[in-house]
Amino acid sequence: MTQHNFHPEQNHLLRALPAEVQTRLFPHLKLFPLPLGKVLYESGDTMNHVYFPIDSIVSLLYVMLNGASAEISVVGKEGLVGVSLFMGGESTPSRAIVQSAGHAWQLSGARLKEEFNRHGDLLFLMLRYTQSLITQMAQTAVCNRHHAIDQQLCRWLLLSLDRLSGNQLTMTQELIANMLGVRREGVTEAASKLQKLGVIEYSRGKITVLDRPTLESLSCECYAVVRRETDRLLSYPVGPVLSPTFTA
Amino acid sequence: MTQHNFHPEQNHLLRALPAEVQTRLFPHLKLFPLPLGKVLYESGDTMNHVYFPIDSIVSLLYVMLNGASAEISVVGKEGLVGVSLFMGGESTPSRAIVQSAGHAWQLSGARLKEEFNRHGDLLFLMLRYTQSLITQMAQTAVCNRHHAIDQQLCRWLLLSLDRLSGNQLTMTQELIANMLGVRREGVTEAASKLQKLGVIEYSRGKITVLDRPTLESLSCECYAVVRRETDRLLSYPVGPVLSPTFTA
DNA sequence: ATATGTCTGTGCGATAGCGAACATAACCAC
DNA sequence: GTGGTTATGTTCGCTATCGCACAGACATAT
Repeated sequence: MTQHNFHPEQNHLLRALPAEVQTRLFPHLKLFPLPLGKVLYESGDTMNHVYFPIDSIVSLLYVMLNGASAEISVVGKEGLVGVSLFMGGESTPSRAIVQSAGHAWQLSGARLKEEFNRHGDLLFLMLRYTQSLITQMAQTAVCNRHHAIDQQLCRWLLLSLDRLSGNQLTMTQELIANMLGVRREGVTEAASKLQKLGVIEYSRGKITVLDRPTLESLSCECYAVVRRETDRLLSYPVGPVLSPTFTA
Repeated sequence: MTQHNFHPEQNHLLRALPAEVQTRLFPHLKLFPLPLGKVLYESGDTMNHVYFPIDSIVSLLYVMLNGASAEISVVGKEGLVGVSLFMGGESTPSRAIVQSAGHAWQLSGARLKEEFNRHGDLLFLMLRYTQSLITQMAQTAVCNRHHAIDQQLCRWLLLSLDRLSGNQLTMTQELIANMLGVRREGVTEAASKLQKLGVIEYSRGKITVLDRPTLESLSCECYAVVRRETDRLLSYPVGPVLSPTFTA
């Protein structure tokens, strides 16, 4: 539990960077604790830092005027929070809120941009990651339109599990409902079905996945699409994304 | 109706580029007719070109395994089709389909990337535009979850109108239903309400907006959010997006 | 051990949207 | 014109989800 257990490379993006970039960047990273419910940025806030989660999950959550909410995408150890910093907008109309407590590496926007101006691997890697985020958002839109709560819960559990290690989540049904943008009772019903099937087990904010294969089979196709696309986009460690055409 | 009426600067992104970049890029643009229903790329296709619409609208449409569909975002004269080409993924799990016939300027991926490798204004402009697309997708996800068909139809009409000129759309209710991911009958009902209110007028695939202010007031907040954010992100003509921090 | 708050389960009636089947109405080709 | 096709309108029963209200179960502090 001491900070000595943490290392930048526990975040997949940081790990994927070539040694040269790591050497420049890592000294500027600050370990940052993320307690449950902490808001990393609010809708419209000008961002000053990006965060690379390690053992935490951060939700990008959209909150409507009437208070209703829906999750746009999830970020864990595979990604970073704050893409609009380098996309150029500096802010975005959603909230980044810690959904599963843990830690992240914090990097100042200025450092990030400095490295960006070298126009190298970091830029390309970030863009690719952003595309995987885009896929997640698109899929969320479709899923919200067409799939039943039961299926969406499965998708959500799987996405969250992938972003942590282990098979346990600390998460009340109320919170899940906020993320999915549905009633708490809807989640209760769906979860209790899964428990009866022996797929999950839960009690007072702790959810354990017992049978992941079945969970996958009960999920809508959305999980698989996001998973496959994320793997595709982020598997090649780094490599200048734009170059293939030029080597021809 | 001759091609002589078209000019690259009718597309807002192309217009926003500094003269120097325009000079390099414009000679490589090819005018490309976009008939209704034309598919610019299919889910998973490797893209070879990007398209800058002028007087057409292209929908990014997600089609599920069972054939149901939902629109992820809309692209018109303010944007371009094919962001995954420069985001690094080269493909994306959605279809780009022409929703309103017209024309676009076509540019080869290789040319685009060549200009990208100069790491200048084009890159930053494209990233900003991509962020506005992200906003649109996120908002679509929320809207799909929380808003009634009536409101969504208003949002959709407004978004589409903004991407064309004039107050008329050529679009059957069946097609709109595909975009919104709802039943055709649902659109019929919503549209007939609007017609009774004198907000729109339609007949066999032609829709005319008579009272835009009322249409805006009947729409959910989603239209305004997307509109505002798009304006914000793309109003600054070009300017190196990342630089402010460095000039300090 | 008791009290208090949090989490989960359940049971209503209400409703928006679905799926299917069918009716009308406009346009087009010949 | 006539007949065929495409677009729109209407109805009806069905289901998932909602909104609300409340009950039990568990956890923790005092």
